[in-house]
Formats: sequence, structure tokens, C-alpha cells
Amino acid sequence: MRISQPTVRRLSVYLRQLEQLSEEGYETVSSSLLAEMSAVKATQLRKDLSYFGSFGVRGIGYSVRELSNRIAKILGLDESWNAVLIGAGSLGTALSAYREFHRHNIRFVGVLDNDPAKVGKRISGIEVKPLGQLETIRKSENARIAVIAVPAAAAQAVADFIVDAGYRGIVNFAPIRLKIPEEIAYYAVDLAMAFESVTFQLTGNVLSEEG
Amino acid sequence: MRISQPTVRRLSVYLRQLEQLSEEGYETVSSSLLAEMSAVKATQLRKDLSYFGSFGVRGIGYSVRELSNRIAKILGLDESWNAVLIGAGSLGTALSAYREFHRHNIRFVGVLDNDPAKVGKRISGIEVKPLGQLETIRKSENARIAVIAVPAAAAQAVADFIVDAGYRGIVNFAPIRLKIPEEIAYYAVDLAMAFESVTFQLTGNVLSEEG
DNA sequence: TTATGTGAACCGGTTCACAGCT
DNA sequence: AGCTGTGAACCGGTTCACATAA
Repeated sequence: MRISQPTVRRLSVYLRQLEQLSEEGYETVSSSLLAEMSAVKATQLRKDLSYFGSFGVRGIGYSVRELSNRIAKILGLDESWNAVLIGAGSLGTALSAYREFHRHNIRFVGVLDNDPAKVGKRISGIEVKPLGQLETIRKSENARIAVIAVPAAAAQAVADFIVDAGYRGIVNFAPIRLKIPEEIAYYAVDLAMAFESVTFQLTGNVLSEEG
Repeated sequence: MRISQPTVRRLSVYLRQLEQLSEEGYETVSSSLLAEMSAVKATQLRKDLSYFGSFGVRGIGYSVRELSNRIAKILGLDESWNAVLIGAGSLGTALSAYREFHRHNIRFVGVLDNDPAKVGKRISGIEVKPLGQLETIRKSENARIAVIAVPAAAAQAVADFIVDAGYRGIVNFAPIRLKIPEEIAYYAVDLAMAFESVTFQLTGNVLSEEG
């Protein structure tokens, strides 16, 4: 099926809330409670889930554990994903140390950088290797995702190299639009955009919807 | 006027492309070229701009410099914004060192952390202070924005403290939904969500629109 | 009675078609 | 003629209303 980006983002949010409910000892949850925690309408939540099946019990609600597993599976988090990180600067270092990824079955199995001063050093326990190792590492470590954390000027060249090396997915943190082939799964995180949204609002403008 | 979140995000993208055009020596640009660079339709771009005025010349296009200035002003980037960073961990350190913010008139004037082991250290040239200094720094440095880069478990308490200290905008990097008063400008960056979008696509799903 | 699941109605953001300037 | 600016048409995502099941 053809799913919208907002729906996928909300699934991530639901999953996060379910994990919290689970920690707090909840065994079941209604669409209205989970929706409120996720800052969406209950019908929105039920519609989102309906694209993938029916996971609840009428009159009762959802099993926290089961729904959590189902959403994790929908997002592909039931299997583990090996990823490499390109760029051993401060952002790359931060990402490699970020615990949240590990919880979601995403593991960094390689860190690469073309700066000779960085090659050979260890970051979060992983030895930094030159960019030329991209394909070798993909094969030896079964890596499928590459994360771009290099300066904007280098990002497109790195992206092309990643695609040539046979990676299937790219997460880009460089503040630049990349040309990536259709068949590669792609997501861009623009950090400056986050600030610009806030300064925009603080300059007297009002956003429609979502606070 | 009431502007949609997608429009604001696109304005950020246009601005980034205009800066690139400017570096490459372009003096004017048509909506179709700028739109193509931004991966949107030309009519979308013109409609986005039309919410704020008419900045082009019919038959010619847009002055790169002028449009750049106008969008920067719309986003509030014509003035400078002082921000504090809460959380001196690896993510906080990376954010404080990120050059892109500085280019857009966003400056970190304080780094705070409640971990006694971190207080007193210097991060990107700024001395780490205890969280209790939030309001003092806001006043002395004229800071308006606070950036949350602490673990999820601590984020809501930090957010409440930020609001009490009189900050007007919050950018949140903790992977948790925060309850924030209506009147505070708010934007959340969810890093795990980026990966989940990619693993979702790699699990055989197709997103509608935008590659 | 309570809460899910879903076709239908609705709405707002996107795209179209063309009027308006240069 | 060329390209912008914009009301109108369109479309897809959200919300509603209610059938369905426990």
C-alpha cells in the first residue's frame, strides 16, 4: 500500500508512547488515550492503524505489548539494521553515541571519514576508516543504511559514492538537497530548519495546526 | 496570516538554494529553476511566496539577493537570536559546534547542565553552568530560545523550567512528546524517526510523494 | 455500553489555468 | 513573448458518523 509521510511519522510517535505506557505497567490502552498522548485525534490514530490491519478489540482497546510489536514490525524494527556513518566530526560523534538508535535495532557498524587526521581514531568504540572502505564494510558487516554527517559541500559526492557502493537507504544530516535515485530510501534531517521554524513563529507568525 | 508548517519548511529550503545560487554568482532566478533545485513545483513556490507579498518581476524572475533577504526576513533571520543549550552531552556538544546555525544569525550564549561533572567545563568556548542559571542567563544575554538536548526522562522537567524562566521558543531533540504552553514557539526534532522512515521504506512500503 | 474499524464528507494544501505586468 | 501572481479546481489526508463487535 501507499502510505503518507505524516502517517509514518505518527507511527513512530505511537510506538514511543506505547513504550512509555509499557514501562508504566499498562497492559491495554484505548485509542483515545494513546491519541491524546501522541497529540492527535483518536480517529486519526485508528485510521492510521487501519491501513495495516485491525489490532484492537472492540469495547476494550489495544494490548500495549501487541500493538507495540505490530507497529515495530510495520516500521521494520523487528529485524536489526546495520548502518555506517560518514563524517567523524562532532555531529557524527554525537550520532554514533546516541542510545535511542540502539533501542530500535539500529546499529552503527562502521564510521568513515576522508580526513587523514581522523582515520584510525576510535569513535564510540568503532575505528574510523577511509571512505574507500564503504563497499567492503557494507559486504562484511551486512550494512544497508548510510548516514551522511559531512559538511554540505561534500555531501553530494558522498551520497553518489554511497549509492555506488550498494547501500539501500540514506539518512542525510547535511543542510543541502541531495539528488538520490528513486529506488534508494531517503530521509533528510535539517537542523537549521528547526530553528527557522521557531524564529518564524517568534516573528509574529502563526502556524496552522500542531503547536 | 496563518501559514502551514510545510510552507515554512519550504521557505527554509528556498533560502538554502538561494544562498547557493548567490555563491555561484547568479543575480536573478526564475521560479521554475529555484523550484527545481528545491524539488517542488514552480506554482508551489510562487504560491508560498504569495502569502507574504510579490517579490518578483514578471517576464524576468527574482533577484537572488533580494528574494534571499525577503525570505530571511520572513523567517525572522534578519535579526539575531540568542539561544541557550540544555544538555552538555555528545548531542549538545555537536549542536553547539554546528556552524550552520551561526550563518543564520542563531548564536549559543549559554550551555547548561545539571551534572556536576560537566559544570565548569568549556564547550565550544562556552562555560557550562548549572540549570539554575537559566533565567539569569536569559536576562543577561537576552536569550529567547532554549534547546533541549537532554535524555528523554529529564526533558519534561527541563521544559517546564525553561518556560518558567521566561523563554519564548523551544527546540527539542529529546525523543519524547512534551507538554508546552500554546504561546511558546515549539519545534521537535526526532532523530530516531528519521531512521524509522528509512527502515519503513526498506521493508517494502512506498511513501506517497517526495522521494 | 464501550470502543474499534471504516466508508463518506470535509477541508486545507497543491496544482491548474490564465490574468496581469514588463 | 516571457514569467509572475492568484482565484478556482482538484486531490489527498483528516474528521465525521455510524456500523460492528465484545
